[in-house]
Amino acid sequence: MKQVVEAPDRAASGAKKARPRAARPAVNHSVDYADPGFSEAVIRWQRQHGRHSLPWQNTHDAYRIWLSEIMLQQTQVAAVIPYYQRFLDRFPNVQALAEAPSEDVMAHWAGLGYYTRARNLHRCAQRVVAEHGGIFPRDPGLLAELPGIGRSTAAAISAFAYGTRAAILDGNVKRVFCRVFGIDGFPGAKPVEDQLWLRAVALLPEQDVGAYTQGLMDLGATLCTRGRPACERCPLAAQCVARATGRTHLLPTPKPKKAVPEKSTTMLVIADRSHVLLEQRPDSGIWGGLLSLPEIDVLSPDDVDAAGREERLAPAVANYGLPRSFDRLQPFTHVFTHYKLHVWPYHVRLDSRREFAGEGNRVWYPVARLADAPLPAPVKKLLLAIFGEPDLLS
DNA sequence: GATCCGTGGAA
DNA sequence: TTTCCAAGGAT
Repeated sequence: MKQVVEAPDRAASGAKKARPRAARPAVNHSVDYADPGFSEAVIRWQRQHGRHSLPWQNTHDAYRIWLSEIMLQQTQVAAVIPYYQRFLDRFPNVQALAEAPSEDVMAHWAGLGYYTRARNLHRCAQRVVAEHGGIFPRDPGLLAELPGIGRSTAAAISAFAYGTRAAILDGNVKRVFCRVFGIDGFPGAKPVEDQLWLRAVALLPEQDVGAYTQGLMDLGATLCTRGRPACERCPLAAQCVARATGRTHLLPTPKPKKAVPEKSTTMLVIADRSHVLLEQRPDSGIWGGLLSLPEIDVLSPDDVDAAGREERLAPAVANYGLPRSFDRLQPFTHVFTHYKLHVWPYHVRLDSRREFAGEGNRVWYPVARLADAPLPAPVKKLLLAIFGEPDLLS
């Protein structure tokens, strides 16, 4: 790929003396992504090996192309085909669709999902009839003003129906570009997507935009797939950065996982010198069936700071019929696969044990046997830190 | 910019 | 079984 490096002379006028050009580090102020070899390879491959018999191909009817593009948004080809056929049978042109009752439109969409697409489809048909004389505009900018048509869909309609030189950027294209050009970062992220759009525009061929656009989609759908890409058959393999660097399976960068939810709980270490009060946990749920420390509350960690926590703790401790004094132990965080648990342990020291009536799931457990007790790892660690080390007992 | 929208197939 | 994501767009 050709990269044209532009190095505008930004020598400061006045105070700063410009260093010689050759001595200045090279900085890319702009990059030209254009590469005729790329589009040629895609077009040639599409003509030989691409898809040519999909129901919405082999036509320049903008209505049919538009309908297919809307149905194909976030929806796989195989799922669309039967819907597309039935829809066309019932609504053969944009006028028929515009005049149809919305319940009828919705009924023919039912099962395809993303139902605002269907409502926008109907509204769009009515606007095309009312504002464009029943003819879909050629200009992608005008198309994109219609409901349900964004930048990529507008380009696809315009390219397929009218041969307009406009760039698409759908999931297929993102995947192909990220691999061929070795682009890191989640392609849905703004900076990455901006770069991808720049490339998409720069790589457009002068001619045969329809075949080129279809070729990109076909490459992504049939060769450059998410799972096992068929690089041996790919016309871009020779120039593919991901392939050359062995990163095909790592690109495109997956969507970052959303932050794991966080919870917090207050645990009570109620003990005398030889025993600690433990509770049997329910069989289901976290730490099911294990012994653990009694817990006061499970909250969002943002709900309370230490002071607020202790305000709620005091009456709870009194509820146990215990002295209202307690010591804050070192809080810690335990990480599960699906959430983080912030644990706030408090130590309630008793001179002597007392009974808790009617609570069969509670037990006074000998601290000497804690090492072998069926306790969650972080709880066992906490208790051993307290009772296993004389210093902490004081 | 993050979220939501739906269903089906693949890993 | 769960997770991811597929010809995106609207809010």
